Amino acid sequence: MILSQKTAAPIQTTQQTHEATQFAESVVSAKQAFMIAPVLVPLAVPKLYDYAVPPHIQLIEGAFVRVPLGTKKITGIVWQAPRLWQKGDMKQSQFKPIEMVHACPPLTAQTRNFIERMANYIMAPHIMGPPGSVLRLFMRVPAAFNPPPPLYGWRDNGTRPARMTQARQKVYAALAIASKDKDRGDSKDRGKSKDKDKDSQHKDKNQAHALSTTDLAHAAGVSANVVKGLVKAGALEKVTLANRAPFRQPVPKDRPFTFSPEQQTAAHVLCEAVKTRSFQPYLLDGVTGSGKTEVYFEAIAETLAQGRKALVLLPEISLTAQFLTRFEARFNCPPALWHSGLSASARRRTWRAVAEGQVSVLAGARSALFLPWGDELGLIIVDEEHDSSFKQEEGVIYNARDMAVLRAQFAKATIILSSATPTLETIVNAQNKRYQRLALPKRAGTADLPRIKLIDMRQQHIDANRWLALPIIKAIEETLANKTQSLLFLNRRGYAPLTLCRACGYRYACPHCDAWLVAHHYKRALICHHCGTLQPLPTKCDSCGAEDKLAACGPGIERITEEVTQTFPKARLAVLSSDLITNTDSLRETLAAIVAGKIDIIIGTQIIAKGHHFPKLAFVGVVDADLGLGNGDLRAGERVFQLLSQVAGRAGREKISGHAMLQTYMPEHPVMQALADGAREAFIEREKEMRQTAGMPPFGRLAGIILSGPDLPPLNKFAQQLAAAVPPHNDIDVFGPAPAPIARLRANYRVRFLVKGKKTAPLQDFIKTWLDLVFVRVKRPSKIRITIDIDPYRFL
DNA sequence: AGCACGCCGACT
DNA sequence: GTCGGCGTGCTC
Repeated sequence: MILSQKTAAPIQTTQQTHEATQFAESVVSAKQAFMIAPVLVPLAVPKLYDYAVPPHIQLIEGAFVRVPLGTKKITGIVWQAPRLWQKGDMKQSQFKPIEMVHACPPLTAQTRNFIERMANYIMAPHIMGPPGSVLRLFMRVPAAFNPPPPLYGWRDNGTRPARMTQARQKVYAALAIASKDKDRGDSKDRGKSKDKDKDSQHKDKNQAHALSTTDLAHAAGVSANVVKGLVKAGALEKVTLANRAPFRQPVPKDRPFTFSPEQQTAAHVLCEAVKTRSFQPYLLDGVTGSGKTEVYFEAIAETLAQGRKALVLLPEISLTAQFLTRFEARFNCPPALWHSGLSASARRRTWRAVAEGQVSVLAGARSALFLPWGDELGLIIVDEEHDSSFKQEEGVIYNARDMAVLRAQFAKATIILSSATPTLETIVNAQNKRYQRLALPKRAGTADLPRIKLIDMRQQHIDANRWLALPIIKAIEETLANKTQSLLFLNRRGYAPLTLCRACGYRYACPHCDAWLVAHHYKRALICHHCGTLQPLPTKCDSCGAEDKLAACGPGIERITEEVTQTFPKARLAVLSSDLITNTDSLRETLAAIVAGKIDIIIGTQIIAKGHHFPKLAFVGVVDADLGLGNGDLRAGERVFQLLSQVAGRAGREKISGHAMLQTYMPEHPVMQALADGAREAFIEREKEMRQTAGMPPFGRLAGIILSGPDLPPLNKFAQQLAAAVPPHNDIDVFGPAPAPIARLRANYRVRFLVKGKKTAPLQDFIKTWLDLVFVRVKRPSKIRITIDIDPYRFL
């Protein structure tokens, strides 16, 4: 809704300039109508704040405005239509004026509605108040409204540094090549593109070409420091470059291969859905290696043909070079990216480009959902839909997969949830026809799914401090003889999960959390995997002082590596664990070495489970398949099934047939049976029945109320007060208080309630009523925090 | 979320 | 006597 449409041109200075409209002295004369605008600031404040609208300024809803707040200035959003001041409002002098309107397209109604709905759903912040804390997710790029920083380049003006090195020579060589290319380019497409080389340094054809620090370092194959060193030595000339190149637009080209009939059908259905320009949810359910990615690329191509935008959400870890290569093979250039590793300037550029509608395809982690998309968002893909990293567990708690569905609803967009092991929620949604299911039951190409065999560890005799059973060792020997690869998977970082003193029984625990410290030999430290607390590896017991009595209990990935080195001294190993990977380059090199067959045995944690394609991998061994099954969590079985299916699915791509072995102490467990038999459907049906009987999600609803604070007695007291005030409800039960999954985390004790309701029960309203009731009578102790987790993912 | 205001302990 | 600890409450 646009305010005063007749009189005002909405402020949309997008392409124009970055000069914002300023209102230096914004005191409103008494004669003029006094307009006030409700503004939402991206903070967890309790309400909207009204600001005076300086005269002659027309604001439209959704505009980004700079406003004074307390002693600070902050950018917020005009959340409701500005209105005339009336009796009953605060005194006119109490309103602070809007300082300026940013030259940025406003947040569309669609996005604002999404923010409100999401805030209501997740009950942010905590219980009440406007959706400022959700808006904050959208405005995490503080520099977004600054003018783009000037881009400097360096050119060779003939001077040379006093000291010339090989690396420095490479820099000059790169500049020479760039200048030569440039000249050729200029003559070739002269007159073709007008906006291309407006910058002055290309006027003179013989002028040397300039490159930015990053580009130059990259072109020369040296580090940026070499370039900086030359600059410091005064041996390069500084020039201002024209604005950075705009985002490249993906253009579909011919698919380099043909689709299977199933792929063909799925792609066709998805493209037709995109054409409807309405909310269309799909489950793309295909086994590992079935070509799901290529199928949803077709939907992206159709979205582009429709002139709309596409967003691909991936678990951060899956945003690999392999994904980008495949994307480029289909669309000629990489998609825009959004992930935690982006530099501040890349973040700013991408945010602005999305806001201005210049990004047509973006791939990113869950936070990409909170980019300022306009109304052209036509397709959202949630790849690896089951992945737990879509669930944000801290701060503003939400499930990005569910919020993506919500957003697609507002955007009238097609949404594709893609997975080889979909969650039960999604499967049930497909069975209920809320989502349409598209199945890809076969692998693309010739490879079959790997056979999975269980190794009953109760029957195995393994030496103390050894963890690999004989069948796994045999299987590795075989792959070594066949010149194929093996992968050992253990989802546990470090050397050993527990260190204990054999003299006095002392166990090393985290001082801040309710957890053992994990021994890391590579980092030479005991580390808490929950809060990161780190202390040096002890040589004698901290409790009794005994020396040489400390025992490492249980295996971590480092310990398995040690065993493999001893067992297969000649094999070439690659160890992939998040704490051994220091930079993306070394990871890329390792992955390349694996693909090139320079590695015999891969040893890895969770990070190898997805996104990477190992064509020579023939065997997968899982060291501790039971890990995660013992804790009684609602979704434990489902999660273990998903993880191990993914891991086993790494084996036997392309021409090599693969097999996998799982070391387990409970081979009769339904999860293990389902994995061994490849009986996913039966397993799902069983899980479904159990959840249905228990009234658990997706057949019922859950919410967690977590209280946390530094001292236990006041926490318990407050929990009792909450418990006493639970209002009765026919369809809702409240359980607790009970210690939260990690009863002490980062020096805070945690207690939790579980709210369980029927599928149709109004959980949020109930919780609000309940907490309001409590706060009428007692004040919340200031040190105690209340967090509400709607649809909790893990708990016990 | 910041930030200022305000009320109790060890310092030049 | 003051500097500064962080508990409390407000931001149009």
